[in-house]
Amino acid sequence: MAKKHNHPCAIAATLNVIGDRWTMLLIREAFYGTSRFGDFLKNTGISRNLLTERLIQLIEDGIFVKQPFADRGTSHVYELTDKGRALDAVFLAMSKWGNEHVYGAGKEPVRMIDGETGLPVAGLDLVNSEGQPVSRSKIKLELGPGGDGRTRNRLAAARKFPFS
Amino acid sequence: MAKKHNHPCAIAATLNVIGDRWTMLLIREAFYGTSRFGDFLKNTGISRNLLTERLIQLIEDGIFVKQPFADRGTSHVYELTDKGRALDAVFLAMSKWGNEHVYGAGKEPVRMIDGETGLPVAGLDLVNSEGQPVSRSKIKLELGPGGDGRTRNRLAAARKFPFS
DNA sequence: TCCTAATAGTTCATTTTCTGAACTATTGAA
DNA sequence: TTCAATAGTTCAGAAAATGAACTATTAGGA
Repeated sequence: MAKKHNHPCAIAATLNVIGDRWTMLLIREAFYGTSRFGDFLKNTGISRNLLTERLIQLIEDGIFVKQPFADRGTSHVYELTDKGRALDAVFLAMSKWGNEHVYGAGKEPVRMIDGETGLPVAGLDLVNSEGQPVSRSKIKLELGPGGDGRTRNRLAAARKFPFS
Repeated sequence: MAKKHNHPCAIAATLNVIGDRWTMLLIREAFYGTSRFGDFLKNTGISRNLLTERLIQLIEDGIFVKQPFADRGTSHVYELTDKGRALDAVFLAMSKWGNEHVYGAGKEPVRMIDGETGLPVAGLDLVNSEGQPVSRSKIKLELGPGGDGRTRNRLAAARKFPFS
């Protein structure tokens, strides 16, 4: 991928891993069960050499592991690690936004259903460390232990309640 | 931005809006309260001409609106629309993942706090349309009204319970 | 009125990345 | 030992990003 961001910021850090046109599509495929080079190629439309490059990078980043697969020819499987599977929240948030704000209600190509009740998945809600619901408008951003002077200045300049 | 994806898929549709190295950084800035061209420039490191291009695209995509601002010189403010603010779930999911899986516990540059209780924001949980919690391992993906034959085939090939 | 500073762009040469196609390597099976 | 499948590599051309210099518009002050 391109040159990396170097901000003390979790968004920038995440973009350094998934912040290009293809990576979240590869992650989507992995969540759908795709594991073979040729299937990633066919199901996303990425070019071969870029797929090679991205898979190498994603293995280095700890998102995929590559394992031999006894089938025919030179086969391997690419599987998500725990770190990769932890991107499910990003996947779900993007799915929900795309369905609601690009396709719109009644035009979703794929719907997420609660298998337990058959009801649609409707919300992605925040909870605090004791499991209590958190209102988005009450979130505060605070300097963390890994922050530096730049971070402090950015937060000082930021609004107190940035979220809808 | 680059050529657009053309899959009947909410992830692909979302990537067509935010799927490059810079856009989520601009959204982050907007959530932090940044609204001026020069501040986006300074706080992200994007180049001037690319910022111009991206802002035009994001206005076209309905993420920002541009408004005149009486200050000094030729000033404007760029503000998030409701559609743009709805990206907060993507922002929060990426923040959480970056903090947990790139920086790691105890090294987060910025922490999200529940302003109500002072406790850290810990989870991003799914609820169904009746507000009941949904387990990720119970999510099913179903063909939606906007899906086509390709979508149906993809879902048929996909695992039944793709999420962690 | 003219000058200056601030802001927001535009232009363009260079560098980097992506695309698409052809080619190579490795293995399993017939 | 040949063939087909899979997974890669190579490379030329196209597209996009970078970085720096330049332009345009406006507000305020001399």
